Amino acid sequence: MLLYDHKAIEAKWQKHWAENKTFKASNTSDKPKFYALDMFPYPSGAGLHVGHPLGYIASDIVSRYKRHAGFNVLHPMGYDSFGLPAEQYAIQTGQHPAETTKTNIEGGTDKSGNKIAGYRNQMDRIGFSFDWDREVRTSSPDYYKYTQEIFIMLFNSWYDNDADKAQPISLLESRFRESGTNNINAATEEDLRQFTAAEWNAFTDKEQQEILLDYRLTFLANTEVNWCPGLGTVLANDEIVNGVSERGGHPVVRKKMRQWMMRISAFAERLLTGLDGLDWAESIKEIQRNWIGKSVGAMVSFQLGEHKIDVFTTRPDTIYGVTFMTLAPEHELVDQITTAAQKDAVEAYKKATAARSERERMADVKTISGVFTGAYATHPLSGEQVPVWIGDYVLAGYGTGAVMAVPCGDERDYAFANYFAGQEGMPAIKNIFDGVDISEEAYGAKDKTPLCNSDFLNGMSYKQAMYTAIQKLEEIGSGKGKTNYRLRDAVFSRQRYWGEPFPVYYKDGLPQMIDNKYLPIALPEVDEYLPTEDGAPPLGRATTWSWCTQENKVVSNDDDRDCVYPLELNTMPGWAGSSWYMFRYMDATNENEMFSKEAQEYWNNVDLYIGGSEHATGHLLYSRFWVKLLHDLGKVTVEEPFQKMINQGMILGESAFVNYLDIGYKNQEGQFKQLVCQIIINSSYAKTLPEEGFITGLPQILIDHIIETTDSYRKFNKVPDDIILIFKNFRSSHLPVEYVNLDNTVNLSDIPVSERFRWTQNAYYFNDNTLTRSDKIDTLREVEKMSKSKFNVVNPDNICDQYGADTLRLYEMFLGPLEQAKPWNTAGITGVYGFMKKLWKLYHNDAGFSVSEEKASPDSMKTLHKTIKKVQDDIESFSFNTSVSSFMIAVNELTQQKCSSREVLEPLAVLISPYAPHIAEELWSLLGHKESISEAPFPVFDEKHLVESSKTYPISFNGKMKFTLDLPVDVSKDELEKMVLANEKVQEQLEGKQIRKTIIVPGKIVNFVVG
RNA sequence: GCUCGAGUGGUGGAAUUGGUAGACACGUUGGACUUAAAAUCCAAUGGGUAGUAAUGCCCGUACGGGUUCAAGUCCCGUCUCGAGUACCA
Repeated sequence: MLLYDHKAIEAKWQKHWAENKTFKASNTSDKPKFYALDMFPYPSGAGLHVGHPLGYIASDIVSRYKRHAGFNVLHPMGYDSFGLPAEQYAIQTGQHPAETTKTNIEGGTDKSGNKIAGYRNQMDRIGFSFDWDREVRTSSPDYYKYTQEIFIMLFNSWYDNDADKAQPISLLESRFRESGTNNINAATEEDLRQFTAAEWNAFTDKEQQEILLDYRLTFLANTEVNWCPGLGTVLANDEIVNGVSERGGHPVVRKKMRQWMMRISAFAERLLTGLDGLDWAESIKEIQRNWIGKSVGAMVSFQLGEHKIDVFTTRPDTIYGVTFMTLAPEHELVDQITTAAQKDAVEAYKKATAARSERERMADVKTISGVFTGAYATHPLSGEQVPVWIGDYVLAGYGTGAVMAVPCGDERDYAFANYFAGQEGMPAIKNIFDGVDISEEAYGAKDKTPLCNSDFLNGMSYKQAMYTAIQKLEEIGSGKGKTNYRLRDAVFSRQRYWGEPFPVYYKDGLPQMIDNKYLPIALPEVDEYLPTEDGAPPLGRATTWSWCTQENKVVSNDDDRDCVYPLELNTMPGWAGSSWYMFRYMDATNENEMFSKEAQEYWNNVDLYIGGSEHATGHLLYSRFWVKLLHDLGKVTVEEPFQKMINQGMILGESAFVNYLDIGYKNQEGQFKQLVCQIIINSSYAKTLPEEGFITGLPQILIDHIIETTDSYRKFNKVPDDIILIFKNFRSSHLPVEYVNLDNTVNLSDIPVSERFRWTQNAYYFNDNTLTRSDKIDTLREVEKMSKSKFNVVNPDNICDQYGADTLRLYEMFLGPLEQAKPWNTAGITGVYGFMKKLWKLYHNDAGFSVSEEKASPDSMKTLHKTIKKVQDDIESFSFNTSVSSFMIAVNELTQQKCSSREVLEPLAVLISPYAPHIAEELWSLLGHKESISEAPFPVFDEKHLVESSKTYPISFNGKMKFTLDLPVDVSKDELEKMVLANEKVQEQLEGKQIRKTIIVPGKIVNFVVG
């Protein structure tokens, strides 16, 4: 093979690797282990684009490098295959999500006849060294069986704050039997019922179960959700606009629903401190820290008649500055404390607040609103009467939903006090900061200002006062030190079909776990993937969805035996399966348990995790939570799943926006018949147009107005009925970039007819004959996230066809630093392809493969060894982009040196093998090796080849480099100085000037300070 | 608003602890080969300026200051962009 034939080489070695299971990892080895993991993908029908493999290529380079370096490497891949898109597709087409998921992974044809390449096929073409024998799919019953098992483990655990770990619920039961709630310090809601051992033992079984439910790490709770009766489902906050559903405009109500919850809050402190030991980007750690939101302060009780209002404050030292109190409008005491005189005002305010969604309330931060309840609480220390207000700046969901307002120390309290100044129930602001004029400096960092007007706290500093105030409050039983976390317990129920079913049935309304040995509880068949008419989740449609406790299997709902109970209708959320998959890979085919103890102890945890930073508060937090649970229960030996993590940046696509289109149609013969309208797609461009448009008399339609349906389009009524256009959104107008010229125009004649209207994929047009009259379309270019809906994706398959996988791999790395977002520009790929050809040529002469057995020149050895050093350092610091540069430099230099020596070319093949494995394997085999290159030892760097007798010194004057001089390395500083001063050029520069100082840094620089 | 990150040629980006700014590519220009194109190879390429030229000088890492013999790199201030977060008491 004379010329570099990437297609033949890559096909050959991909086949070889698959047939020989070259990358199969063993769970026993004398070698040290290395576990490199990628965040597994959701297999969408759109397939991979060039942005997806970026992280996989990086982890593959590290994996292959580690194999060369003598490690036993685990590098697995799988699919996070439960999820919404498959379900929505199922709702539209009736096709089972399991089928579409399988097609999306393995390839095939979808229901509309589109060819799906399949994630697996696409990945195989890039030459990853995955051990496919360990593949996992979260939607496979063999896998979710164990996700269900972990759910049961959570149900059967409680959090013991004293031991600071999760414990079996049986331990709690025995402690209840022995001493009731005495000495139980569990992570639960506040103010749970207390009881003695005698009382516990007298409770009925049902009562005991209900109590235990409050302690379990997964529990049922009534939480407020956004319920949309029109759609029969719960909506997330971002699916609601102006109080109605985004889709369809149905009203949304806030409703309390019984949902499964995860007590992640119990692990808040460990999730926070655990971050310190992780080798993650500081920004991700910071996001998690903010999310967990630890604040240290105190709980303080204010007495109000027979009621008690608890508040959380981070500044108990400012307690004498309390001027009023504010409760969230939803606070449970509001109705009970409001005076008759204020009742109407309070009711009206509550109503007004309830009508606003959480989102609106958050968006509207500036408007101050609130109402006085008429009630006064008693200050626990001063005994003064403190007016109680309600206001929506206080959130029901944080702390206790009530605050003690200290206007002189808090911006919001100050604004509130100022706004209602002079009204009934709003006294003058109390100032407790010595020497601070409230009217001039309302709030700010007063940590260091000594306190005044504060009784026993007077004169004290911040820290001292904090401590003293808490002590005093504890003494009189009106408060205690308390740490609060922003981290909320996670809702774990989804009213969806395509997710893990819960291994739960209900007996007398109480949840019962199904024994592990009967798992998996497989997803039932349903006639439609929609909620039922009465609002139950899709599983409510299943007719065989009851549990028989005698046969221990799922039976028909018609079975009316006493031993048959209804099964849970919700499914688990997307993050369930991804929270523990890293352990399943260790022992992926184990049919008896989720993974063996030996496998986990061997692989421990992930040494290198690569994925996007968008999972900072989701997946990465939840999986840390589950791993801590598994650790507490003795299931795994580690506390953290991912020791080191690198977040790859997004690859951005270049979109071309069309400014306008002339729409007409053709007759049967395909000839242009009539121009019917002009669609202005770019609204800012539209502004530059003359009012009458390009062609007088033609209707113009701004595409910004065309949304969703034909009907709404027709309302614009400027298009004849036989042309139907549906533009889902603005993005539909994007042109494929490769057809757009640099001058931002598209020459329609350049585009093959079949491709010509690819960019109107969401537009359906009459008789297949929508056309543009213009020969050129004006376009605008922008760089943005690569996505199918934006029509700016670049498919890696096409790159592999044209340039090969090795070129794709190198080019993706060459684009820039891994962690940085960068635009994809296909133009630059020719440089890397050219390099591949040069590399190939280095091992060939005109006759074919040619490598000499002669010794290499010192220059070539120097080139080789500086490359070894550079590549090794780069891989270890994840600077893959500069490695590619150094390969280019090496090949350029070796070509120049006409090096054909095996002594250099053999190690060079190994060096490049992690990056471009196919060509490396081919060269390796041409070099006469029978074994795969994958475990060939990495070349050892030897300094001696780099040692030189002279160094080119930059000679500078007053810090400015003027010229360079070659000077010997092994001479003293003084000698060096003499040699430099003896030089003519130096003397020339120094003429008429005086040397004030000479700086010589051996090996670096010579600098003269002259004047 | 707060937190974090980033601003370097026409473009993507190099510059390990302060020590020759612009490596390596893309693009552009000129040239060789060719009937021509593609491919390949060679040369030039931060801006300005003087000179026929060799060569020289000046300015240059968002902006304004500072530390230093020496600053893309360190410090202070400003601006712009990006990400996260948002009444968290």
